Amino acid sequence: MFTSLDDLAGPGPLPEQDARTRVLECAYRLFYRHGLRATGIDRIIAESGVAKASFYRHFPTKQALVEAYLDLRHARWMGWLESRLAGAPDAAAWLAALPDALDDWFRAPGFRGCAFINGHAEAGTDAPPMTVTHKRELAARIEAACREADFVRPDEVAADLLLLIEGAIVRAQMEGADAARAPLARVFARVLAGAERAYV
Amino acid sequence: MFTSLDDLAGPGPLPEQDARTRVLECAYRLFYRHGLRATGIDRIIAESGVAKASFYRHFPTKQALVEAYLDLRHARWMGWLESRLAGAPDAAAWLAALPDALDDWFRAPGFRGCAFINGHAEAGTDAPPMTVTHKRELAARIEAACREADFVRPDEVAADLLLLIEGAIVRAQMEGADAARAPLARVFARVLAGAERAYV
DNA sequence: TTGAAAAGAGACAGGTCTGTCTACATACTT
DNA sequence: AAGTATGTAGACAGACCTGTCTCTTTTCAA
Repeated sequence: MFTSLDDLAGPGPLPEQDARTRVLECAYRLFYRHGLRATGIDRIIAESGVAKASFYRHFPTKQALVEAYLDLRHARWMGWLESRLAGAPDAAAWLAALPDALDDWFRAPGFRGCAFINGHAEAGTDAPPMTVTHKRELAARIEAACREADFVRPDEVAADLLLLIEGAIVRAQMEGADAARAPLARVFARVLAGAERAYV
Repeated sequence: MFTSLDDLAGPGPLPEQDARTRVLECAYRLFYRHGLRATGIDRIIAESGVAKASFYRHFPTKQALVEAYLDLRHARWMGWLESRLAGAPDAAAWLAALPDALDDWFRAPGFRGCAFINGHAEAGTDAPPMTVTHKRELAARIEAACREADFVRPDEVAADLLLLIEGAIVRAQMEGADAARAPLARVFARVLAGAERAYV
């Protein structure tokens, strides 16, 4: 599955894979690194070593490729998060380990923020729905952990934590991982400590 | 000065002003609404009713116009913040009023996130320095308030609050003002309440 | 072995992008 | 009155953009 930060960055030299995979992996790398608009179809075709007709056979429009990229990114990112936190003994530990996991991500080579925040910022109201869906699924995952940890108001705690995560991503993107680490850890711990738990 | 959210949105129908002003106001509106790359020079020229030669007389490149736009946005945004919070009796009240002020901004018509976050997300490493500078000046302003409020570690509190603000902006941009309001208010208050104060 | 699907190579169209250029009009200043 | 600033109007270049098309080759399964 998609478990390492290398997977998040995508494969390096592409072996002999079918045209669709090569295009998608190339788009995955270029879209994240340079942005959606800044990355032209011609460049993806050139760097993936695929014929133009082959490209348009698999992706009828650039928009379709962008959506496939976001879908893949979502699957890999959520997969990475789950595997990164798989060692947590319970939901409370899972939540408490989130800041360190995010810090790993922020320090990964090529980190350039959240693909969904960036995509939404770039495309605005025309942004693909996945930009929002990704955040909702992350919120749902965190809320499930909060519920499992017997928080009285898991939705509120999850909303608070998601706000912290978004802020940390932006801070890390603009000022580096060091600028995000300590504030995220401090406030995250404070929110978790202040969350009421039902001792059933 | 630039004190209202209308100023943040820019003027409406442009009166008889010089070409440079018309271009800059038009770019201000289009760059924020549609993004930097999505807004072409030709469109700015057409909508500002200016000759192409006049445009290039005042702004030698598009990059120069982008930088002028970010400078203006920075001045207006900081001006709006100061005037919005001018009624606060002291630094502690100034800080406590921040979430409500931001909520006003999130609910303003045409709100589409932070121009500097969006610009940085779009341009990446080639982003104009002002995208980062704006955040540093905001952090410095908040830190000054924290110091004036006699917080023991004003830099840490300011970093925590800035992270919350960034997160709230992103949440409001992607899910609307309602998604950001309660979490921002809750965690903001918690951070302020937990900040040690030196009672000198 | 034959036929279909997939892939490669690349020309082409029509549009948009930034930026330059010419030609002319207006206004202000010295 | 002459010269300089600024303005309008619009053609033009050269690059890049998405997407279509034709023709050939490879692959693979019935």
